[in-house]
Amino acid sequence: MNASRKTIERLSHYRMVLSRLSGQGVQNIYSRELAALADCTPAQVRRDLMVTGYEGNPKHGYNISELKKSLDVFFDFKGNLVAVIVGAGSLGRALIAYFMPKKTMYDIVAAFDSDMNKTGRLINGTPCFHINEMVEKLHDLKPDIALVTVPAESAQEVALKLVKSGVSGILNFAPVRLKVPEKVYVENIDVTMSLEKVAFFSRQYREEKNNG
Amino acid sequence: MNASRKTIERLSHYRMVLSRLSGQGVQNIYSRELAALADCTPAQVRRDLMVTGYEGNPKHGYNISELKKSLDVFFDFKGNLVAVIVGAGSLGRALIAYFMPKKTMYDIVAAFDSDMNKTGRLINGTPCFHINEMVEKLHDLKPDIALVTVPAESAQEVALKLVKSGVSGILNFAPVRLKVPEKVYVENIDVTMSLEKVAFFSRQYREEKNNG
DNA sequence: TCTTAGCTGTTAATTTTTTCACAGCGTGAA
DNA sequence: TTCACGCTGTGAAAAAATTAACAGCTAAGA
Ligand SMILES: NC(=O)c1ccc[n+]([C@@H]2O[C@H](COP(=O)([O-])OP(=O)(O)OC[C@H]3O[C@@H](n4cnc5c(N)ncnc54)[C@H](O)[C@@H]3O)[C@@H](O)[C@H]2O)c1
Ligand SMILES: NC(=O)c1ccc[n+]([C@@H]2O[C@H](COP(=O)([O-])OP(=O)(O)OC[C@H]3O[C@@H](n4cnc5c(N)ncnc54)[C@H](O)[C@@H]3O)[C@@H](O)[C@H]2O)c1
Repeated sequence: MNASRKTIERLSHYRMVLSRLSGQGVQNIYSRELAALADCTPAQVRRDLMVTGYEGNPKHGYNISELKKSLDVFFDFKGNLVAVIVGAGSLGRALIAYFMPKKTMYDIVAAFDSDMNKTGRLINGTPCFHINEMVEKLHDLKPDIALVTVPAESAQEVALKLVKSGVSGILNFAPVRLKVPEKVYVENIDVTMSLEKVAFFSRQYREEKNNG
Repeated sequence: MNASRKTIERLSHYRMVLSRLSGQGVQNIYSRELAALADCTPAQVRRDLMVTGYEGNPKHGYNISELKKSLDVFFDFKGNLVAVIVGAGSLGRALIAYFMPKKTMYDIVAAFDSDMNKTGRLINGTPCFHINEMVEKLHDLKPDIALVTVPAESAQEVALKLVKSGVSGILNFAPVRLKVPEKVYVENIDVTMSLEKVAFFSRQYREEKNNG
């Protein structure tokens, strides 16, 4: 199964789009329609969907609920996925709040922080423990993945502890690249970097427009 | 100037790494050291830096403060960049708080929301106005870029208003792909998508490890 | 001064990703 | 039944990104 990261990103987005359409009662969709919604090309949609094994119908395109089911299987979406979050600061709390009502997919079962004011209580319904208890708690919780929302200078040590406790996937919001053993997957979300990209390309576009 | 998106991402990250090192008193760095910190290859570092025009020294590598200065010029970093944010929910407020102290680069000068409880006051020191006032305010503020943190179903209409008011760069956190005219740059940060990617690849890694 | 080790800048090769292009199919109309 | 339309699935081509390779340089030491 050789699906590239880009393909996985798009498949995930197709799934979100399909959920939305499904809720609206739409039943079928053509690759070009899905491409328009996902901001890519029809060929790309068809090629991406190849890896899921689901095949559409030349007359009606893809059956939305079937395709969604097939994507669920592909993402091995059986109910929910156990996650924890480290760092209950402003971003951490926003994420807890965001994923809390979505009982369907991702369950953030615990938060960890080093600040005594944040620990020993519920944060948006999720229990927050002290970082020193983390190794022990993770032993019981056995989370699949962890979200890291601590300051940059603490992210590496936190990642190390997580990996030692058996976590094999990390979504890291701190603007550092974590050093982890092979076979641990780290995905970075670096807001400042993205902002800088917007600044750079929007300026370039503006200049192109002005100069011709 | 043909710098790809990937290159711009990495350059932005190099800049952050260099700032950190600079603060620690490090003066020079080799491509392989920078590569280790930025999690890429030495060849990639050298190639990326080509577009900035800055040249290193074969004996001492790159002078950190000179290189940083050169990256600042490349990103056209003169003081700061004017930004606004639409949607003062939990994510929006976290972002305002995050960028507020960083007076150096990005200035979020105003927030907009449709919820009367959030408007007409300061949020983390940033004035929050009602969405209906946005077009008028943007006329005065003339922001370069906008952050969009409204629910998915409102993001498209918000984007349209922003573009009409002259915004040419958008950092969008809502899980929809915005339809904007050519020459408006949109960058998406889709947390759910990233989480799904982590879930997928970490599982794949685990399985590879178990099966041999 | 000359030599040398080890770096950079850059071209060329390779790999990855995207796009093209079209055979083949299912459907509905004649 | 036969035909034609317009879609999908996919091999092949093209484009983009990464990696390798190495000439050339720089400073330190003999
Ligand atoms: N807030 C944002 O919008 C935003 C945006 C982009 C990036 N980030 C990044 O996300 C991370 C968190 O940002 P934030 O704004 O939430 O910061 P914050 O200071 O509000 O929260 C950080 C939290 O981590 C806790 N912490 C610190 N060291 C810890 C440790 N060793 N173990 C456990 N917990 C520890 C702190 O007690 C605090 O609660 C930072 O790396 C930041 O760069 C945040
Ligand atoms: N909170 C998170 O951690 C998180 C994570 C991933 C993605 N997101 C995305 O970010 C967006 C915001 O998330 P949130 O958790 O902050 O939601 P939220 O409900 O807390 O905040 C949304 C805010 O937007 C305002 N709003 C709604 N419609 C508006 C309109 N038409 N014009 C102006 N303001 C309007 C609301 O009043 C509210 O204050 C959503 O699209 C969400 O999917 C959030």
